[in-house]
Amino acid sequence: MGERFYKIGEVSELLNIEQHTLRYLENSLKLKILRDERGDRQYTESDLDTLRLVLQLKNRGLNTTAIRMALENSSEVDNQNEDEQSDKEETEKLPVRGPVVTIEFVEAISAVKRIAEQNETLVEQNRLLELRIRRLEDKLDRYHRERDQKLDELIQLFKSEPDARNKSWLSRLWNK
Amino acid sequence: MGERFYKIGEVSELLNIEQHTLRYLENSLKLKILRDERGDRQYTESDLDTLRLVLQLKNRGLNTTAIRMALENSSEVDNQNEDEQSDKEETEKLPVRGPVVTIEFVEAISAVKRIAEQNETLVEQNRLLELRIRRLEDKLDRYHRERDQKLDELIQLFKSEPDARNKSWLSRLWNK
DNA sequence: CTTAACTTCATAAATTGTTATCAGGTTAGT
DNA sequence: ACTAACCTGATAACAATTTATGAAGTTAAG
Repeated sequence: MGERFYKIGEVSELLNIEQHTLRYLENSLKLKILRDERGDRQYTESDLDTLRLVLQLKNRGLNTTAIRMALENSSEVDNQNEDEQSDKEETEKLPVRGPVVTIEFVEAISAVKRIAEQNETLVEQNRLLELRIRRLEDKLDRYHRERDQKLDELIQLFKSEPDARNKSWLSRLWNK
Repeated sequence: MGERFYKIGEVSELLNIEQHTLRYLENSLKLKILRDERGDRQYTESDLDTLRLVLQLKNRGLNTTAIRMALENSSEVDNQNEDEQSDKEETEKLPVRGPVVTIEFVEAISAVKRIAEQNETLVEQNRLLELRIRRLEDKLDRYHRERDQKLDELIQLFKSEPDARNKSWLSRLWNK
């Protein structure tokens, strides 16, 4: 309802993380943070929760890869448990341990689909390229023929001219 | 039944990992490897499988923390198939259930990823080829026009100015 | 027109993680 | 007694990840 958005500066203040770190996390964890029309990040409450979780996991020594896996597993739970941020320090409770592979799996499947599409495009593009090359070849041939023809013309013209002095340089012209 | 044990040297040979790396993995992944009365490590087949999986995951860029998490999900690989790993390659032994991380699975996924990368390369290469062809087309066009023009010029000159042609057109031809 | 608050991209610096070496020990088998 | 194969623990060397800084650009507000 009252969807409130936070700008990166605010988030940085609230959570005590540097802005560049927030951007880094966004990349490495592949979080998708909304943007406004100007391109500025808009963090939702949910994003804040996610970030808080991430920070905790980081403190426990998980790194991005691990955190990403953990996030995948806990995200679908979509905790209704509002801020139960009590002080109790659960020392050994990693959040949910589900099928880690699902991310990989899902990613793989969409990758396969993407590849299939790309491949179609590739085949088509290749066909077109092949065509253009063939045309180029033809064109080149034609040009050559035309040019030869013109040169012949020129030669004819020249031959009809008895003046022999020019022979030397002219022959040089079309010998190469 | 015939539980065979491998010593660290053998494992090192088999899997192509240095012994110190094996020990490192044991620590960082908190694997519990049996010991004999003397304290020497005794790797079981199952340990080998685990290690193979670990290696796969490592190759995919997961680090120990992440791998540890992944292992937790796949650890209860409760296959009661004690039978020998005979040579017969049963191709369609479908795992049937359970999101267990298998080596095959990981391999499949990384194959997909590899293909995806290759595909990207192909797309890029196509783009470059397209560019080169376009350049070639342009070049050919330009080249042809210029040459044609010169020849025409030459012919014209030859036809129209039989007297003055000696130097003027020639120099024009070469100097430009 | 300047400032504030963003953006990206690149790169430096600090921190962690991994692999490799070395030293010193134990045990079993020649 | 000597060697082979293992053990531990410390540390060096290198690789990867994470954090910090800087340059250059965009947009909105004063």
